[in-house]
Amino acid sequence: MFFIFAALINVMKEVRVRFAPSPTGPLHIGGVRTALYNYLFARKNGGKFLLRIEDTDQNRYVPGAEDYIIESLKWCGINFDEGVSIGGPHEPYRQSERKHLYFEYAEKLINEGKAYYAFDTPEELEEMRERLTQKGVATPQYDYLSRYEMKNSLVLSPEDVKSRLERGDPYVIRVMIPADREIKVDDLIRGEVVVHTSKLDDKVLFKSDGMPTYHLANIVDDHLMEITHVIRGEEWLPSAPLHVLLYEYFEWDAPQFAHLPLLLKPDGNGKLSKRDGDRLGFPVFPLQWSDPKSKEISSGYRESGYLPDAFINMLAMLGWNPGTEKEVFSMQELIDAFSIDRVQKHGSKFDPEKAKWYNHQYFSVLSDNEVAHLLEKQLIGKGVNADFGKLLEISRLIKERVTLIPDLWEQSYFFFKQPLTYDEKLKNKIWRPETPEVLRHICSFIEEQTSLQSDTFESSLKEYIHQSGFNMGQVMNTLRLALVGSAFGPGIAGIISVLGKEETILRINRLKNS
RNA sequence: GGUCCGUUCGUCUAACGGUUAGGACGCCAGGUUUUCAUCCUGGUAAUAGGGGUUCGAUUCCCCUACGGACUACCA
Repeated sequence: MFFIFAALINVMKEVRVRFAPSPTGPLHIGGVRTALYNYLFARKNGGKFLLRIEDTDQNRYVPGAEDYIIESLKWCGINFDEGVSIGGPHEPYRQSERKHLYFEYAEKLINEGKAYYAFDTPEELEEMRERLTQKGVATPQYDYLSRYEMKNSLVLSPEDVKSRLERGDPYVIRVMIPADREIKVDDLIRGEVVVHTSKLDDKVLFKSDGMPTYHLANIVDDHLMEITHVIRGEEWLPSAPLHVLLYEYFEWDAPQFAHLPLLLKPDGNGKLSKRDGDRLGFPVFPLQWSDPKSKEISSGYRESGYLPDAFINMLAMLGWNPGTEKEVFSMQELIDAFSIDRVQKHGSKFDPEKAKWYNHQYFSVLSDNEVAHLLEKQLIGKGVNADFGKLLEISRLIKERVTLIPDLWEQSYFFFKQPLTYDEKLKNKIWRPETPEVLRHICSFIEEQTSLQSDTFESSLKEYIHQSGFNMGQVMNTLRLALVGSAFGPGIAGIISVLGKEETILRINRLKNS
């Protein structure tokens, strides 16, 4: 009976998840994936997704990083319901602005004997580690063994502690980890993870600069913001037992945990880093980032010409799969299909080729109209004006030949510019003494046409070449040389149809006279 | 070093004890496109190793190996 009731409450409770990056630089695609899985989970369960900025480390703050994160999520179509920049019922969503509320929680723990003041200097901490290492201690750390040899409120007299605090001596607040207990972390992806407290250390909860550490801030905020599921990277798994213990210390219900596997570098081992992108030539960030200090520029998926939906689809499939053979998913389809228990346990090597494949897939299903708009934007960047109707025709001809947005220009520039040079290899291969004569005939044939509609025109052109006894390959390739300048591009009839009579004949004559 | 997590084709993965171990990317070959790309067809290729449990293990357990994360007054 109790269990049924408890389960019911659980079902009725609104799902609330958060993405909580720290603004220390651009968001890496692993971070985007974490945000995506949180988003999908929230939407799938009819819950809320919030964005919280964890900026408790003032030293690592990078200007522009927060805006970058917000813009990235926006580009990806990962919309949040509450958070920085849009507000919500639990404002503020930036931890630096919540600074005032953390101390009382740390103090409460001290009053209950679950935490303590520590006055050790960095040098003293270093000495302690040194000393323990000398003694052959396997894990030299501030813990249930070493804390009684340090300068903290557990060993100092109450008077001493009081006067140090009144004097304004720098101090931190450390959690007191029990000596001999097992902490169980129930993870949605990994099952039960058990850690003995003797392996944990008395982590700092509150820093001497008056800011909480991640460990304190994330527990307090997740509780206050009523977070039900903490979905985060695997790098947090080792500190999850501490977090579970803190929930227990505060007598709060702990959220469900799910620790996501990492994104690994395409070659070799280890987690994907910015360096891998530079080295292997693919973006590691959603948007281009220019470092405010070093001025160094890192490429982004958006600027490289990826479509956001394709990028998201690719990322979603790295470490999760629906259990079917379907691979192309819209965001809504991802939401419908998503479930946390189909998330992989192990890390995934990132595959830049697959990213391109996804983008190509998305291009081929885009409407002519959508492609034409993308092409139009490219042309504006090149200073080329063109009639939209013409762009539609061109889009239809080239969209299946395009992988990235810049390919639109690569595949279509010859529609807007006469070829200035001719591919020598192709020219040598097809040019014959009679070629100019043949071209003259082709020109007059084109001249006579009443319509250049590509479907009908193509067959009549071929018919004409065939009946005239010309070599089909030679004529077609020569036309290609005249119109495009080299051996690539869509079918000749389609090109002529877009170019029109006048321009086609102009280009043919230009080749003839070259 | 310690703690924790992990391990199916080169890569992403399916197979919740019984399959000729399936799909996708890549690669290779053929076809279509009288160009190039696309596209189509086919091919290549995997259960890390060793022990158990079981009539039967990719699947459950143990050990080994290998890989990864963490090990700050960073998140």
